[in-house]
Amino acid sequence: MPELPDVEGFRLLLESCASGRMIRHVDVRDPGVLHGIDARGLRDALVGRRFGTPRRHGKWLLARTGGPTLVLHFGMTGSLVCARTEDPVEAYDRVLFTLAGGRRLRFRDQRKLQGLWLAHDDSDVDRLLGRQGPDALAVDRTEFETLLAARRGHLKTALTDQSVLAGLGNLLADEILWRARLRPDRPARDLTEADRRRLYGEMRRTLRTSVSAGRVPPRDSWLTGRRDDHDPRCPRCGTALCRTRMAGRGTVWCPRCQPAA
DNA sequence: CAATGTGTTGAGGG
DNA sequence: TCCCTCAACACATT
Repeated sequence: MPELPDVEGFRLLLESCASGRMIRHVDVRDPGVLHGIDARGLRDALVGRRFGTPRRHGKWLLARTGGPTLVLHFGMTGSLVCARTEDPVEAYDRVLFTLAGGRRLRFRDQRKLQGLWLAHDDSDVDRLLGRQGPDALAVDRTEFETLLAARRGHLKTALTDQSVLAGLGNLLADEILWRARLRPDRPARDLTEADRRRLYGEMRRTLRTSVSAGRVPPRDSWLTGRRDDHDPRCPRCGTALCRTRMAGRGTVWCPRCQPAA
């Protein structure tokens, strides 16, 4: 389910599980998750190194080691698990990092849509992350408003475009737009000053709550908790929710709370 | 069997 | 150039 809050959760997990610990073994159980390096190359580069404090940008996680940096992206189904060395390995555990102190970090991923890279230096990291916009949790209001004003397309498309703003995925974008009472198909640059300010505020509020929960909390009062219902209704007003497709992704909104401009 | 899905990238078109 | 949609990647679920 990885969007920004999930990846931030993985960052904290990596930090508490692995920071300062020596990497004793690297066991690649499925090389299909490796990009630009093979199992032997990964092992040779990392064994004997020590994980430092991990960083995150958008949905990317950067695990520094003092030498090369392990770069992780979780796609739609990836996750990170911290366990003891002797704990049983599960079906989709693709890479195992055995650490000093009897711990083992596992990169788990069912669909293998993204995976692991190894960056040799900072310019390598920059190249891998491509043209990412500012992190959604770090961007300030002025910059956020400037970004939106410069966009010609739809609001939701702008929010989920990682080169505009890094970190928001399909569910979070719908959630934030619903809270800000803005239709996803509003032209991004046509928002009023008040709209933009409200959108920024709701983005921050939604992210803050999700990050402390480690994910988008599918509570009753959240749109996200309703989107897969048989007869999805707005948690605020009870109106039947609308569903369309935008940029190939399922998009849910309330026709009453999010009226046309 | 067909459609769907929380990720990204690249191709093709307006 | 900007932006849109679709296919592809792999796999489970409806």
